[in-house]
Amino acid sequence: MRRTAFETIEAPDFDLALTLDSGQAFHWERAGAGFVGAIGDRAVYVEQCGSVLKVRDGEPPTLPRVISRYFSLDHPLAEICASFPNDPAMRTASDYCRGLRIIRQPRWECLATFITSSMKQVAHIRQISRTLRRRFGETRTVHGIETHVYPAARRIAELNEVELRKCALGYRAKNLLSTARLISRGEVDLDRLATLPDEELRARLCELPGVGAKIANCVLLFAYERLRAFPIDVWIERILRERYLQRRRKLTSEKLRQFCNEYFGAYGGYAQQYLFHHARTTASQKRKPSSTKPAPRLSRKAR
DNA sequence: ATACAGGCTCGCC
DNA sequence: GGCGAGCCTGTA
Repeated sequence: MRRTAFETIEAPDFDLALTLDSGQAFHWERAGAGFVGAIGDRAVYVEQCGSVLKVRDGEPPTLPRVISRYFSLDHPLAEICASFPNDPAMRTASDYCRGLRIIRQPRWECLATFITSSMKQVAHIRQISRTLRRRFGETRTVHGIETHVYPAARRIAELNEVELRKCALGYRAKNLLSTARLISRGEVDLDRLATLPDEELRARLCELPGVGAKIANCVLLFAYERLRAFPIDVWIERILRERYLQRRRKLTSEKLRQFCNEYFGAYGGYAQQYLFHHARTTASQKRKPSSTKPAPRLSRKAR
């Protein structure tokens, strides 16, 4: 029986590969000319041909609306970019990231993934996500390729710390487990939190084990459509210090937060993602710059 | 080999 | 209420 044909979706101002490689989601795999991954429970194949996406669901019918919503094809990208502050760093990043969109991820999956991301490089975050999915997530097939959905909170909740540590989570295992159990028991309802305003939502997320300001802001941005949320990680902090706040001393995290909120404005999350992705990808090309020291946060224990 | 990652959390001052 | 150290593990 012949496989169903692709559906197509109009996707102007969109760069699929760039978006999937920008460190928002960590499970999409290249498959031929496209990518295979899961959107919630659905296995999906997506391929970009110019301004059109060819898509296919593992269990037809294919639902273009699910896909266009996931990739936020409705975001007014021109308006968003026009809202950015007009400075050299922002212009460079903005040109470099044309077509990069902030995607809408399922809440638990996003929260869990970022809990496992702390102090990790992208390659390793991907690996942890893959291991958790393969061991504990349901299997799906699309485009002749197997993929796995992210395990639900209640599935994680019934594991123990030892099993999770075997997935290379290290100290993050305890945090993921505790948070999964809170959610599984219904003590926290991620969907209900969606009605809260930004500040309150952030505060509630920060109550979860393993969630601080940075991870909470990632979840606000990638799972709650709060496009003003501005996660500050080591990359962004470096950029802010080097390009925006050179001569300021005594930069507390509170002052950084304030500056970002005011300076980058209503679409700060987009600005952050562009700055972040530009810095991260161009830094790995240079490979040498001896002046690019990892910033003054390196006190390690000597042995 | 060894430093260091897209942090959070404590204990100390 | 700011600052530093410890926590795990894979990658460069």
